[in-house]
Amino acid sequence: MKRITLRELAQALNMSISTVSRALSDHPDISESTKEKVREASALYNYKPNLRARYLRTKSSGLVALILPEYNMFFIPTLMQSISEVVNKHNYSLLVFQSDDSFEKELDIIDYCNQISVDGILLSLSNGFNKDEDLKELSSDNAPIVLLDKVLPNLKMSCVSVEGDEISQRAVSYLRKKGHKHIGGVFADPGISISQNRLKGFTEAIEDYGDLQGYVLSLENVNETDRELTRFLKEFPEITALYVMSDEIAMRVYHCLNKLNVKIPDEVSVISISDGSLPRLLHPNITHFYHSAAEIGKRAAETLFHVLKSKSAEIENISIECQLVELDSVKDLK
Amino acid sequence: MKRITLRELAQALNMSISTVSRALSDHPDISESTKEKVREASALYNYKPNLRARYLRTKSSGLVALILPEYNMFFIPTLMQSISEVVNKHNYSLLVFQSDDSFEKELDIIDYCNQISVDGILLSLSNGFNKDEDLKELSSDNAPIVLLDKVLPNLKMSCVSVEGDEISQRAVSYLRKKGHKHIGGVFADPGISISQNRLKGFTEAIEDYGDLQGYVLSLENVNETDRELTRFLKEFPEITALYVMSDEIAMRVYHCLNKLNVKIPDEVSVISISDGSLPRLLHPNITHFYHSAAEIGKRAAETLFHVLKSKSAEIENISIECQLVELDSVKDLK
DNA sequence: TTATCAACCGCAAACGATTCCGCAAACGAT
DNA sequence: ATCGTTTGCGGAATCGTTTGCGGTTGATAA
Repeated sequence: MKRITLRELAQALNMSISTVSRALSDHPDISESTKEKVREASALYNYKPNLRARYLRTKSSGLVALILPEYNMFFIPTLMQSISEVVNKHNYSLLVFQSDDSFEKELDIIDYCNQISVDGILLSLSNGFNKDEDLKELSSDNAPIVLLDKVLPNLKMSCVSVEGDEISQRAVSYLRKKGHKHIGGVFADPGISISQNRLKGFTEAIEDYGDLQGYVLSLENVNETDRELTRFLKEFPEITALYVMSDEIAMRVYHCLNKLNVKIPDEVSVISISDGSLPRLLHPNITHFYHSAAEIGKRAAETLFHVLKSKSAEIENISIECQLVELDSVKDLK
Repeated sequence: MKRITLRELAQALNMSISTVSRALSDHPDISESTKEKVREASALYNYKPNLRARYLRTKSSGLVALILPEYNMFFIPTLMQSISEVVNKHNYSLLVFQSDDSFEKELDIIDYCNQISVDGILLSLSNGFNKDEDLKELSSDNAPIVLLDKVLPNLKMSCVSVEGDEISQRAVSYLRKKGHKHIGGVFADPGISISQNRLKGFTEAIEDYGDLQGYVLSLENVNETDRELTRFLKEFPEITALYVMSDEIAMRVYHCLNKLNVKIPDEVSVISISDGSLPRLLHPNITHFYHSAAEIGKRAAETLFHVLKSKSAEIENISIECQLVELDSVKDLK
């Protein structure tokens, strides 16, 4: 059926455009009888307002952008799912962009977002990001930005992420309680702040306890996990437990251990950080610290809408807590 | 920096709005010297056209919507990645929506998309979908729709998907060549057309050969793979090979076999259909028919832009071919 | 009767761009 | 000198809404 405009609807009703407009938005100036007529005709002709035109008047585009470094399989789908729900609930639409982990591209995208006048931006920072000034400048006088997942807390923006270095400490503490003394930590690219944090927490925890021995494997490229981990385990055969900082790596660690025919958890225990799906898909199920991607997305989106609705420029810094989920990949040595 | 409008820019330049507009769009009516001045000022004041306003005149919103039943981890990220690239290359932006596999919601979303006047829609059909009429009606006089992945070819729309039942035949043929006589097929919800196709191809292939024995496991809910498959294998211990129709299921099949301590491929061989990442992440690496999610996304998006640019209403029906990738999960019994 | 005041509705100006016309100056040709 | 044509630019309508403001009714009070 052809879309009808407000003007045409008004003509059909023999009323003025403004009356029809007000009737549809339930304005008190309009009598109930008129409203009823308008509503009827509107339904009859299947009138739907042109939202783009409305946005031109009201200065609100109804668009929220999500900018991601990349689309990875473990985290992003759940994240998007939850963000999408919140965004649609508020009658906004979700735009997605990928920065390919390039800072330049990130700035371009943000600029473009402002050009198409999005109302708000959800941003997961690229690895290449460093110059805070640029971003701060961009945010002024433009669409508000909320950082999520990959954040830099010293920026003057709201951000939502999982808890930082404490989680590594909790992992080390847990493994120690289970009797593990020689613990390997497997981390992603040390260029990313999240790797840095978790690595830092790990080494600090090891040192604090005094009776532990820590070993660090930093993977510049996760695709080389197989080779690097094989070398690592050969070099340090005394390792009885691995602390793995992400699903992406955990998947590859399992692959490697299976290939090497190393029994989990009998020969090597594994503990990871995950949003919960992968640990139950691999055998044996991985004991992990559960952090909900859905929760991060939801909170970030809600924070953004809080800003959009209330116009409050108050900066929130939300940290999502992790929760230990004990499954089958850690052996009790005691 | 504050955003400036065309009017303000024109005032600053002491020219008319129309001149400035034309100069920026390189209209032949405008002299080179004027154009130069306008470009300079435009750069100086950082003028960016308001795309919403432009839309109202030109009727092109620069928005393309992608409607998905759900965000699954194996297929969607790659799909989105490729779609996103094509869309951005054309200077459009990508909106995403999820239909939660509900037909009602799907229609609502399509309607909403037309309301916010997207220029085109990429649609992966929900399972619940059946009434072709409704969709056909919707497509008339509105944004063009291209179906992808989950398609219904009899609809009067362009669609892009992986090849249908032939792939099951190729799989059966391959397993037979390797000496397997008792072959189990593991399929998802028979309500989905893609499951139906692959199941149909499978049973037909088995029958055609005559010397094979086929066994079918249809999973209403993939989360019950563990229980169902355990029962299945106990019931038919003669099965030497499993044909698995998706990554989602393959992952769970591996989990189950590992749990049952069944050796792959020595005791049971596995062949699957996949876009290639999972098979290399599980051990032993899964022999599979490679179908590129990226390819599907790319072709679908390109098809859509073909329609958008050329206004040709010609219907294309693109089928992506699969390619056998022999890895380590199928044993040669001969 | 007339002033007052709701209640109800329409006019017209935005929003920020594009684009159809028309108009003046310049120019070459007759 | 006159006429047509090109060149370069401005005026104003337009896209489909929202909304401030003013105007018309009819009822009520003075």
